[in-house]
Amino acid sequence: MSARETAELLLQVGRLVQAEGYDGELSPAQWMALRFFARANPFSRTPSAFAEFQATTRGTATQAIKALEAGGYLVRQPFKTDGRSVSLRLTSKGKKALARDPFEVLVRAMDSLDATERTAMRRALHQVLSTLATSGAHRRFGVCPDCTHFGREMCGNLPSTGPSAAECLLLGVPIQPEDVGLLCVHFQPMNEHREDGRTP
Amino acid sequence: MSARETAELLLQVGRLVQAEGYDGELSPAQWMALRFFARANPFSRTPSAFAEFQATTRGTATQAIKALEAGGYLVRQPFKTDGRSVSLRLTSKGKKALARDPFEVLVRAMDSLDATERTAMRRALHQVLSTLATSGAHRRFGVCPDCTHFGREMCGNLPSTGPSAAECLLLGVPIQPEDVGLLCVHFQPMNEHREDGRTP
DNA sequence: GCAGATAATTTTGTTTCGAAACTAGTTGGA
DNA sequence: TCCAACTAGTTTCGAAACAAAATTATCTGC
Repeated sequence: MSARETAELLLQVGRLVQAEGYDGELSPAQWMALRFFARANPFSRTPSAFAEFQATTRGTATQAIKALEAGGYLVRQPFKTDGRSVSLRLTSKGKKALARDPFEVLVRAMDSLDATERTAMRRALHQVLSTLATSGAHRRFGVCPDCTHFGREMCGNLPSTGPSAAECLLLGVPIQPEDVGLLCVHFQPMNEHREDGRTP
Repeated sequence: MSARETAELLLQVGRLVQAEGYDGELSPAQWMALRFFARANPFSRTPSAFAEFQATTRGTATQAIKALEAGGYLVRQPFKTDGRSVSLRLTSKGKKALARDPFEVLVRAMDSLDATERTAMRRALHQVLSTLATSGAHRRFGVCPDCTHFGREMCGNLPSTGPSAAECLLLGVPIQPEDVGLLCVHFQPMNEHREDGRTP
């Protein structure tokens, strides 16, 4: 009984925030795209990754991106390693627009909670997201420190490397310090296993 | 910093649940309408109330309702007291459909939380909703026990009345026991005041 | 009775969406 | 090398959702 009530509240908050998104210069879907490309790491700044994050189709994702590009909020850059992929990046106009994100009202509302409530909520939401992701065959997005593939080599043997070098064990590439906290498509939560053998 | 992260998780859950709504017999907006009319009290089963709940326009609300009526999920009944208003009610087909609500995955996900986490989350969501409602000029929906206008007369003087009779002090009408836990448009949270003089 | 407010609907044009078809680049065998 | 299967991204299409404005019917206060 309490579960249903809580779930309804959650849905209600989501709906309210989406309605806020209609004010202003961008549409709700476009705001989501702008937020995503601001928060995604270099591997993940692609239309496909955004489509998965958004739980929508690639076609729909392309349209939101096209609109943002036309408005000068995003610029595209082809990948060197794969001619099919493109990387989207926020322009300075895109970054400035984020400051006017209607979603900020939700951030402020979160700020009105005290710290213990907020962390309790964050942990609970994490678990809910995990449950939803497994039941709905969605991919979770997360950051390096929570990821199985994250390798941190302490105090490299060579003096030329810094005090600690981050690396993605899945892709075998180094990770820049500023990217460690960004969202990644290849995220694999620790202490959990995939049952469907989708591991690439 | 933690506030932004938590807010993003909240948004993500909302988006995921909305995407679930595309599977099945009804559209997301229609599911919302069906849920609302199942949970709203007799005063509040109107198109206008649903529009406010949904943070959308009355025109949009009418269209979702029209589709549900055409599908046999809802029936309309004009108010006796006001010829303009109509009351929507779920048919047995509508009630049966609710059991297949894709939103149930969220309820199950909530069930996976333990009781203390869930109540913490419910309280936090309540507060967030209040903050959002005041900042965005939206009306809050709530239930009688939390409402200023709720009057409960203990042990009525007349033996014909039950052990306790509920009443809405705003409208001056009695409230059936089964309606006390349903959502109401006229809800006014206790210990809070409206500053905008919108009290009717 | 009349002016103004309110409940609901209709209409119009825009945006969003999923689905499916399509292009182009990549990968892995034979 | 060649070709089939696959993948990233795009385009197109029709359906739905949406806001905004116009419309109708009803109610309320004066």
